[in-house]
Amino acid sequence: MHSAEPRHRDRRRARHEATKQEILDAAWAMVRAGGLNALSLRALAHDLDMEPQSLYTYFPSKHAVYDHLFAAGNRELLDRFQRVETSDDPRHVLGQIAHLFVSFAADEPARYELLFMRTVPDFEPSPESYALAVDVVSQARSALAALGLDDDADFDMWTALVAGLASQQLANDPHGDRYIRLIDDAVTMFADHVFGTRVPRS
Amino acid sequence: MHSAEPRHRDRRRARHEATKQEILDAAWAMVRAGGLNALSLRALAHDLDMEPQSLYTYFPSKHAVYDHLFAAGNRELLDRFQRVETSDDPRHVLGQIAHLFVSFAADEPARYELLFMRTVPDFEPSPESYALAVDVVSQARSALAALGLDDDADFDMWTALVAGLASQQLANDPHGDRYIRLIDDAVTMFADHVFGTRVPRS
DNA sequence: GTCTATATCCAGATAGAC
DNA sequence: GTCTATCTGGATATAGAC
Repeated sequence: MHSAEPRHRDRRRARHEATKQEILDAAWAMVRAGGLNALSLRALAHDLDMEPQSLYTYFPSKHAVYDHLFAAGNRELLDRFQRVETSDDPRHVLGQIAHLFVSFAADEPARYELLFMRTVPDFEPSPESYALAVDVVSQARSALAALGLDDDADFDMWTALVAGLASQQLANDPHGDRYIRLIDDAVTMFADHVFGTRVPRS
Repeated sequence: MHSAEPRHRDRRRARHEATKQEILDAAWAMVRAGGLNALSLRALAHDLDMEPQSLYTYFPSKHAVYDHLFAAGNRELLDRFQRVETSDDPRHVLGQIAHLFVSFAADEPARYELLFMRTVPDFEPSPESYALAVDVVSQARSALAALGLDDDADFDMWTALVAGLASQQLANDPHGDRYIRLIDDAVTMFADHVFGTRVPRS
């Protein structure tokens, strides 16, 4: 497809993409350090030893930067989803999913905020990026369906439970594991509820 | 206590407090309309037909305004907590608490954001306001303890579940009741888990 | 592709006259 | 208690030289 292009074009393109990635890396570092709303093109340029205006060669707007972060976050999450091991024990699968999700949130709170809360004023993902977010939900939905949970209410309950653990972990114990430790118990609670009790407590 | 004060001082003080309240009302309206981070002193002054600088007669800083909103939100929540009816049925009490909490969130998302998420950069509540927030948690904790749930892990699981329903409601269906409808089922799930199953499903 | 220069607008906050 | 005037600094974005 690009074979007709002169070689120096390819090189320039590669350089362009490399710089773009450097900018995105610096952007991740910035939101990691100061929260999602701490992203500023001025500061970003300063970190990269360039003038703020030069960033516009790579991204047409600040929202475009957010959009790339949003897309990358969703791709990472999709990737982790595909590494879930299949198992005959539904509880084992649920446990993996919950762990993966809460870890994803705890690893990088800003990323979780970007993907699942609406905390950046006026930011709307582009259609392409949004499609990735839809994919994530589809993956989760079919993972539960594979366990026999194809009811919408069950799915919503599951996401609420897992999102609750994640958001409480971020809000109340960002550097600890207070809510992460509850995951297995939460899975038991949910599984008992939707599949029927196995081992009643007390 | 103030009986030695001249009457016009009282009147001036009352006028001062009234204006302060007008400012806070306008601030609520602003965050309600545009989100928590949409609060701006300039815009606030404009809405009240005054110059931005005049606001400093009433509040020493923007964070001080946030602090008053934070305190008022917690007072409102405490107030609702005290209206929970006692009952012999723990599930009934849990249901009331969950409803009250998720409704509190759904009624004014910005208020929920201010109280329970950390979305205003650099904002820390004052000690007096923070004490109110601590009161809220205490109230919730003792409400559960009164039902026999005095385990920290049970409390954390409960708050995660309720916070999850609230945050999903705000994020995915802000004007509907998709997650509010799950509350009773969530209470059943939780109660079955901590008290032992009553009526197993399937 | 990067720069200088600039446009435009916004923010929170302070000093001091009235 | 409210105003005018001002400070200081931030932001995103565009035009055009090199």
